[in-house]
Amino acid sequence: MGDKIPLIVVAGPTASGKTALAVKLALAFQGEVISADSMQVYEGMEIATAKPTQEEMRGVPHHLIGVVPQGESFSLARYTAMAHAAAADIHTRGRLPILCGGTGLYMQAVTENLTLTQGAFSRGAEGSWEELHNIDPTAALKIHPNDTKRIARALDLFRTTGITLTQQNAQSRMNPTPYNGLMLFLNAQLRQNLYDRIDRRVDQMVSQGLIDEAAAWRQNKTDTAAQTIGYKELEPYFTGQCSLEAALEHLKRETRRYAKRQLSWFRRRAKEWNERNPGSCIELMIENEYMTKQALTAVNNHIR
RNA sequence: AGGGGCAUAGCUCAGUUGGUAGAGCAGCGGUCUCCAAAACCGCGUGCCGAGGGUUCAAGUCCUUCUGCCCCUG
Repeated sequence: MGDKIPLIVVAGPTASGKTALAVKLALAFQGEVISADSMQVYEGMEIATAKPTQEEMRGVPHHLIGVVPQGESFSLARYTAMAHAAAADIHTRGRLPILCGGTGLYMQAVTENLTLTQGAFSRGAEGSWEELHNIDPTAALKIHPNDTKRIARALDLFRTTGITLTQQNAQSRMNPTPYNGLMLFLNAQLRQNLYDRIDRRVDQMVSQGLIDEAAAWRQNKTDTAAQTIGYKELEPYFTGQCSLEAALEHLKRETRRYAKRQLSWFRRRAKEWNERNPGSCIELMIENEYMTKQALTAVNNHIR
């Protein structure tokens, strides 16, 4: 595949076993893991974000975990810059970069090499759908009038840089991807099997000290951690509005819903990858006992 | 044991003077180009506890049964 950098992408919903698989692949092919997780990039929140432990990493170098102080403004642009740098570095040292995570947007921006407009943008932007429709009708028609977050972002982009979202999106695809990617999509044959894993994972987090971690966070709240699944769900428990059991049930439910959204994203990406380049995405079922073997074979064929 | 009440979606409940049911939550599907573990969109999934009766027509009225709940003993 020419001079492109081989890149293994391990994608899947929470609790699907991405971390373990990525480590096995790294050990087998002398790889290093680049985390593609919007919450693990931050410092702290070890238990809630299920950051891999030293033991789980088994000596495999992991990049982009805990590298940004909470409270510091982060962005997709910053993430992709760091990820590209990490991948290039790993490749230069003769090792195999493995992009592993659950944040679909981050993974897509990296693998498709989206070029994002640099520069600061205000966070508290506001504006109406009509206003956006006036300056960028194409973008407006693709954004639901209720989606205030995206409307504000599009307007802010125009106000601060003078270019519309539509122009920005077109420009973002100017540079072809430097990667020759193979995506391994972890999915479940039966949704319930994934949900069972999630339930177990949450219980495990609790025994690892999730409650204490959440309690500590309450002393020094950050916006970043406020949106992490794991802390906000325990708030009613801390304020005495519900039992711990009820709060944990809520936490499990929110985690399941999150996993569903992730699956929605990855299913679409998997389809796109295979339409563009047949065989570039392999769906692995977590129930399959030969899953790891399938992954090893696929990677071996890919980098050969 | 006697009196009263409630049984409708997975859960909590609505349902007008009788016209074969609807909300929230859950669930499912989807969108996604800069805090994304976020934000947003779409979909009702039902032998209305069981049987009998009245009626052109019963979730709605009558009756029996079953199961919960409350009151009095």
